[in-house]
Amino acid sequence: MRDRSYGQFCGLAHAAELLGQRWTILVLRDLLLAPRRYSELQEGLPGIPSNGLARRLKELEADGLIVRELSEAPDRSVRYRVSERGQELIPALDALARWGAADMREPRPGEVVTAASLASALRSGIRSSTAAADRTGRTVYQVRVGDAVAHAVLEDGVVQVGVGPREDATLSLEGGPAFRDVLAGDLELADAVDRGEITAHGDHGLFEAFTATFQVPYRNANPPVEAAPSGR
Amino acid sequence: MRDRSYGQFCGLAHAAELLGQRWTILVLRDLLLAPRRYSELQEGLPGIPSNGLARRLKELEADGLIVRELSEAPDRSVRYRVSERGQELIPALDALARWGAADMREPRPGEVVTAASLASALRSGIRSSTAAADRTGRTVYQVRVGDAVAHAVLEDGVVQVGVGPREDATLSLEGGPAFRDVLAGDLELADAVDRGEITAHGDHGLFEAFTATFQVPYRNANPPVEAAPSGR
DNA sequence: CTGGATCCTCAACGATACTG
DNA sequence: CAGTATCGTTGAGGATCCAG
Repeated sequence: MRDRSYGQFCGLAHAAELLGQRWTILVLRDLLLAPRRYSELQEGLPGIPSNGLARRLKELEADGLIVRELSEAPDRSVRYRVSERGQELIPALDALARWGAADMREPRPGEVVTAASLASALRSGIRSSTAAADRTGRTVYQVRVGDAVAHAVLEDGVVQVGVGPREDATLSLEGGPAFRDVLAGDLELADAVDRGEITAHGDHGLFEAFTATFQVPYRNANPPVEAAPSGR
Repeated sequence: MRDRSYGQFCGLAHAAELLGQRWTILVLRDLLLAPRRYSELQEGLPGIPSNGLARRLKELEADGLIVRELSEAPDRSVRYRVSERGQELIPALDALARWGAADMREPRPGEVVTAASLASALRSGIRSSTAAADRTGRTVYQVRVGDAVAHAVLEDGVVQVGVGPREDATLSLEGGPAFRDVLAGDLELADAVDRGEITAHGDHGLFEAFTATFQVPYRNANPPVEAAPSGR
């Protein structure tokens, strides 16, 4: 667009100016889960044009949402990581992810699951209150869908979500789209395992704890705030 | 784009597909505050091309986020309103609005404030807990910035935000960009009134209650959720 | 091999004019 | 009032090429 500004002094308009370009939100999603190199981003965002990624990264850096850093002498590789300002996006992106997940059922033809999409789904579904009430020990979940692996570590009521595997997983789950139904609360994890749609290794006694900690309800996931849709 | 899909089975990607087009979020912002006619939307979104608005409305209707309804026989006018699914966006858009507001200071040249941007700012700043603890009476705030007027009604701890004036305002405020500083907590409402930057009519005893109910903190407005930015 | 830059094409956006 | 029609501009998509 000639001028990406909306000409309004409005927080939402400003957010839309910064995040509204194609691929921007997914680049940030991946970077919010781990610092990434250019080629790692390309790998995690199948279909992104090479120059498109370069453009987005430059814009995001200019807007102060990410930082481009050169590694120390040994490899001299380039890494992108989110700035503090970028970190503050997490609650908003999680709210968007919950909303977007509400009308997903089956993957459409050709749709893939990436490590970042999986981890993002987990993080957006965290129920802090439930996690805080959880037992005081340490629990490590690992979730795998195809090649995509993500994990979550619960310790002292705090949940840390990340991409990639964890060798020390307390409960390791592997499955397909049935995960969506489990996260949505439409399917009991134990039932999914019984039906063979999800394979579990480790402490099967954590099935209920997993479901209690991660939930992306199918509808009305978000705390309601009242507006006046019929006002004037 | 050739195909607006991102090819990922991911709630955030799906949300980005639905909301990522230009003007889409602002159209929804306005419709989430009140049903609107085509010409009212044009008026509230200065600069939107006529055909662009028409395109967005058709897409939003096809995606099930808004409903196009013809009024009864008398006038035969067309009104757009958000669907239930669209309503569920409120928490996510409010979170985005808070994030976006965090690095706004002065309006950039040419930027305007509309009734919807004002009301949206108020709604995104609602502190439900504070509002719930408020007195049991009924309070009506009216806020005006230039031609833009919005209001909020507190009753039984529930806040309803809307566009347009309220004749029954308990406290009526009028001012300029100083409102941003008050909402951000950088400026006491009483001080702003003392300096003449904001004019108040009605019950001046509500100054503290207003600030306690509406806050869009400058930084770290959102409840922190932990991610693993350095994980792997 | 990583980290891009360049080029070309086409669909989305934008401005304006016009119509049922 | 509620849009269409037309047309020019620009950014996105995709392939290829280049430098360290």
